[in-house]
Amino acid sequence: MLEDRRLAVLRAIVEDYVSTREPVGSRALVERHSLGVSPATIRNDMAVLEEEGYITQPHTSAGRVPTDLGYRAFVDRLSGVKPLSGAERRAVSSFLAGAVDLDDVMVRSVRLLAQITRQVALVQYPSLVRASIRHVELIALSPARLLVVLIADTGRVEQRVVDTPGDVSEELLAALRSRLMSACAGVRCADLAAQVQRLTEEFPDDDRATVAVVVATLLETAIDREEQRVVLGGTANLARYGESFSTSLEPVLEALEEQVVLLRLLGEVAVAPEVNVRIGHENSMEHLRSTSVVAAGYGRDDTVSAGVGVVGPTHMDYPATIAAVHAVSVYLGRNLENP
Amino acid sequence: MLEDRRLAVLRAIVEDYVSTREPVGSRALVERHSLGVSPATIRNDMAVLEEEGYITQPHTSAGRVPTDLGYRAFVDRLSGVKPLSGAERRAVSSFLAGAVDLDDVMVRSVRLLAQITRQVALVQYPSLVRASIRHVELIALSPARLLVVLIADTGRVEQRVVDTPGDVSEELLAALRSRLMSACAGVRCADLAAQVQRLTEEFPDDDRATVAVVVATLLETAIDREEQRVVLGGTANLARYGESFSTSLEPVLEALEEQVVLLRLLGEVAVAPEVNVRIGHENSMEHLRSTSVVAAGYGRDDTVSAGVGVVGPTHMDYPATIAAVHAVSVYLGRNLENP
DNA sequence: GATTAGCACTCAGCATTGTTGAGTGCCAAC
DNA sequence: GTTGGCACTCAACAATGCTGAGTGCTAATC
Repeated sequence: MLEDRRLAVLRAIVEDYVSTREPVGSRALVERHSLGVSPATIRNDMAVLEEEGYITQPHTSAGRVPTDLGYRAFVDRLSGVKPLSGAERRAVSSFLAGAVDLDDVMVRSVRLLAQITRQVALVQYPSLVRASIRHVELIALSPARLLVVLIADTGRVEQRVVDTPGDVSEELLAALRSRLMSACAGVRCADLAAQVQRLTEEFPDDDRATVAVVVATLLETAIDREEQRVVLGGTANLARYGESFSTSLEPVLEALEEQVVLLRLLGEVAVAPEVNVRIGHENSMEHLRSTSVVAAGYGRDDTVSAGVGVVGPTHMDYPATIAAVHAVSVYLGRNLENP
Repeated sequence: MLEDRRLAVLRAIVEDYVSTREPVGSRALVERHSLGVSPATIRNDMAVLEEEGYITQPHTSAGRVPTDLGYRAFVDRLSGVKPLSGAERRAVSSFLAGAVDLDDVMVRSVRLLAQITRQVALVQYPSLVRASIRHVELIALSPARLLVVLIADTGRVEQRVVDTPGDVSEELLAALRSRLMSACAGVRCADLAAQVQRLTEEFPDDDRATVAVVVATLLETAIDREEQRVVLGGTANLARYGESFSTSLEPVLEALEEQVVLLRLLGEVAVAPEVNVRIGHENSMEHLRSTSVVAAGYGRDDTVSAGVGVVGPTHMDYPATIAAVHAVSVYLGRNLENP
């Protein structure tokens, strides 16, 4: 019970600080929240909380500010979920109504998420690993050059040019095309290797080199490549919070510019369908140590084929952000089910 | 001659201000540049330059700062071209050595340009209008759903899903495919409409609706759509110059996030193969009134099929930036010639 | 007529100083 | 365990004065 009040105080501090961005003092606290005790009592609690590392004073005679640890406790044990507003719910439930293709879905999602959280949003293209192949096509660009097109049932289309060791005849092309189709259609990308590997042997010696190259390219395309993309939006929101990052926002912008970093980030944080939070120093990327990341995986059913999330200041409105990320990830997942 | 010196003074002011970003005074000017006259004389010249609107004082008793008009005069009449450094030249001449596809070329270009100018770089995907068609492919996704793939000789691949009014038989698909290929191969996208329009009539009545839809989609894909893309990079460089924008950088970031705005911007500034400069208020977009844009068109030979440029503070190093944009645009143009 | 030295003037920027008020920690009383 | 009271700290702000960079003007000089 005594413990309870102390946590209530922590919650109140986080909430006040997030909304005002000013260190919060004991008097202000009892005024804004009905805690039923005097400022002096609060001060005692604060002293303990500070001792335990949940809050800190920017300087003597200032109010308290939550530490990363404080936010962590808040997120884990203190915050409820803040339901989306009516307008937001409406926006979320209709944001992919008019989407014409996967690119469009990605762009719309990232905009929506950036808009409702007023932060930087990230959405990753769904991975092919868990997707199935809907179609494989070979197109002759020139006698010794083919375009391999792979269409997944997630709506993703991958293409890749391949130079063949020798010229490819019409017949070979047709044969290869039909064999590939029958071997691949409906197969999950992850299982592709097994299906396709021995295909080479079915062709006469002369053609094997060519077939091998094509198959190799196809596999390479189907396997997750580093080329997996992340779209981001709402960068302008960074400027609004600009000063509130302990460091300048240059390193943050830098990190956001690197696809590789973003992929790693989502790979670490968006591992499960549940929303996951990384606060400040908990982030492994040096440049994002002054930010928090709220992310979730999405995919059909309960699989995770990609991540979605937001990056913002540690003093963000976690309940609202978590709710928004959750909502968008759910809709993205559903979208994959009927592409 | 007297006029000459006044212009020399303007040039010196611009150069000093760009390198120091501090208002420059008469004494500093005679010290850093060998103008051969006394500060008092410079002051007289400055008074005239201010009268004419080329420079201004942030406050009484401060040095002078160039106005947008001053930069304009500098760019038009005073600056030579600053040749790239050895390292930069080497970087430019090899930046697309290992590029595997068009996406790769775009990303590499934008990074390179951002890196050598230390500013925000923009590169637009080459338009299809001036490109020729290398291949058209139709892929059946389901009985009444086709994927139309269009490959241009610029290396660009466009795809689009189309729902057909009725099921498409194997035969129809094959016929349509071969007709399309023979009608389109080698044709410029701009001339496509003429070539393809009457194709519908060559098919039996039953299939015409389907053919018409496919043809329409193909045309739509080939015609420049709003979907033309611009890639940008070096956003983090904005933070470095952050404070030097008269306004905050939030509106700038906002503008940069809008594909539509970027396309319009390049459409206005990158109209010719020559490098073109828009300084401060010369820009038509409200949000970019505090920035300068240096851009050029690129394309095979002397055509312009897309734009490339940088956005930065008005007090940028114009000669260097112009040289960089020029170099990159030339290489991008050459790249289109042998894709 | 253009250039220059000299001089009075202006004013941002900085340091100094004092004041205020928010907020704390501690202690004694409840 | 809670509370009122009190002394203490310190950022933030305002007022003040100083300095130096830089100007514009004028009268002398080339």
